[in-house]
Amino acid sequence: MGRHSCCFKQKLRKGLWSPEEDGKLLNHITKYGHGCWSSVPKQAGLQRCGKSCRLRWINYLRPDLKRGTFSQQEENLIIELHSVLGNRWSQIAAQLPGRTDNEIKNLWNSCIKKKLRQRGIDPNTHKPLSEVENGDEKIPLNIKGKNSNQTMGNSNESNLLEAETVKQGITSLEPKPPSMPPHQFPVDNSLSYKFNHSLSITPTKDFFLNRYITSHENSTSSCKPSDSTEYFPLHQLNYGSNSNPNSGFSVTPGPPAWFNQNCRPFEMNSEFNTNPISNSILTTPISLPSDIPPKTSYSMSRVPYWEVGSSGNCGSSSTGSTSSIELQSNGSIFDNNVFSWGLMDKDPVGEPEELRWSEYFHNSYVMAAPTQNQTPQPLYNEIKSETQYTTDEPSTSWHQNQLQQSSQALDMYGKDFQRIAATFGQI
DNA sequence: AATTATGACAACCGCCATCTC
DNA sequence: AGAGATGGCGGTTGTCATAAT
Repeated sequence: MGRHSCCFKQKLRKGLWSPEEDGKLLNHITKYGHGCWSSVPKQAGLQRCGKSCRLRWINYLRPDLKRGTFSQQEENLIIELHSVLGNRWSQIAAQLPGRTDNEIKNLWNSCIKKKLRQRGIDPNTHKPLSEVENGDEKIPLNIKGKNSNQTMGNSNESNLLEAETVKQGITSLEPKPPSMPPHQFPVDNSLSYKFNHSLSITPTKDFFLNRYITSHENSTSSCKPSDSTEYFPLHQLNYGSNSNPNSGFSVTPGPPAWFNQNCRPFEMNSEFNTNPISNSILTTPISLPSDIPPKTSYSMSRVPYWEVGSSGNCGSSSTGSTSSIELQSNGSIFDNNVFSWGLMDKDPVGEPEELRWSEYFHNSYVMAAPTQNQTPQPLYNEIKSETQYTTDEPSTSWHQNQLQQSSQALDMYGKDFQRIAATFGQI
C-alpha cells in the first residue's frame, strides 16, 4: 500500500527531464489538462511515471511560476511562516505567489537555515540558540511532517482556536487592520530581522495561525482551499498600505483567462482554478502611484515578472535592507532575457542547450501567456498551431518556436509594457 | 591543472489521506 | 467495509556548477 503502481513498471525514465520530455508534457497538459496523472505519461508519450510528471509540472512547467532568486521580503516571509507553520512547505508556498514548496524547501535547507544559525537563531525553534542549547526550548515548532498536524494541535493552535477569532478569519479574509492584537510572538523579538519596515502592519503569530486554521477549516479533502478567497492576499498584509483597488491595477479575480477551465476537456485541476499562486498574483495590490489612470487595467498575468522588493540572493542578502516595497521590473524580461532572445544567436558560447533551455522555455511561456489571454477560447488550438512543435521534433525547433512565439507576444504587448514602464519610470 | 568542498537545484522515495469501486 | 489507486506532502538524495585548495 502506498506505493504507486506505476513505480513498478519497467523502462521508466528517471532523472533529469529533457526538453523533449518537457515539451511533450507541456503540450499534453495545455491541450488536455492532466486529468489522471497516472494516465498522463502514456497519453503524452512519456516514459515516466505519473507522479514524476505531476512533480515536473508543479515544480517546473507550470506557467505561473516565478522562479529566480528570492527577494528579501520573500525570505523574511518564509522565516515568519516557518516559525508558525513549521516544515509545512506547501502551506508556506501557498503564501508566496509563484513559488513552489520544493523551491522554498530547498531555499530553507540550503540557505535560510544557515543564515539563521549565523544570527544565533535556531532554525527549528526560531529561538536564540543559547536558549535552545540551555534546554529552555526543546520542543521545536516543526516536528517532522508526519507529526506536524498533531503539532499544530498543540498549544499554539489551541490558544488560537478561539471561536471568534477563527470565525473572524473565515468571514473576513481581509488581513487584520493595525488594530489587531499588538502582541508580537516571540520569534519576532528574537530575530534580528523584521518584516519589511514599510509594512503597514506586523503580522502576528495569531494572524498566521488564524489564516492557517481558516484555510483548513474551509477546505475539505485537501490542504488547498476550494475557494480562492480562502487565500487572502498576503500582499495586502505586506504591502497593503498603499493598496488601492482603484489604483489602476484593476485585477481580474480568478485564474488567468488564457487557462480558462473551459478549455479543458478533463476535469480542471484545482491547481489552476483555485491555485493560490494564480489568485495571489492576480490580486496582488502592489503599491502604485495613485495617478495611474483608473481605467488602465492590467491582468497581472500580463506582467508576471513584476516583482516586489529587492532581488536579494540568498548568498548576498545580508544587505537586504530594503525599506520599502519597490515595484521593479525583473531583469529577466525587461533587460536581457526576453528582449534579447532575438539576439540569442549571438550568444551560442557553446553552452549546452539543455542547460539554458529551461530559462528560455519559461520566459517564452510566460510571455506567451498574455497572447493566450487575449483569446482564451481557442487556446489549445493556437498552441498547437503556433508552437508547431511535435513530440518528435528536436529541441531546437522547440526553442525556435518558443522564441518566435515570445517575439509575437512581445509585439502584441509591447505597448502595454511601455505604458507600464512609462507609468513607473522603471525602464 | 587537478582535486576537493560547497551550494543550489531538481528529482526521487516513502508515507499518509482521500477517493473510488 | 475494505482494498487498491491516486494525489499530495515532506525528507532525502543525486547532479551539476562553481569556488577553494
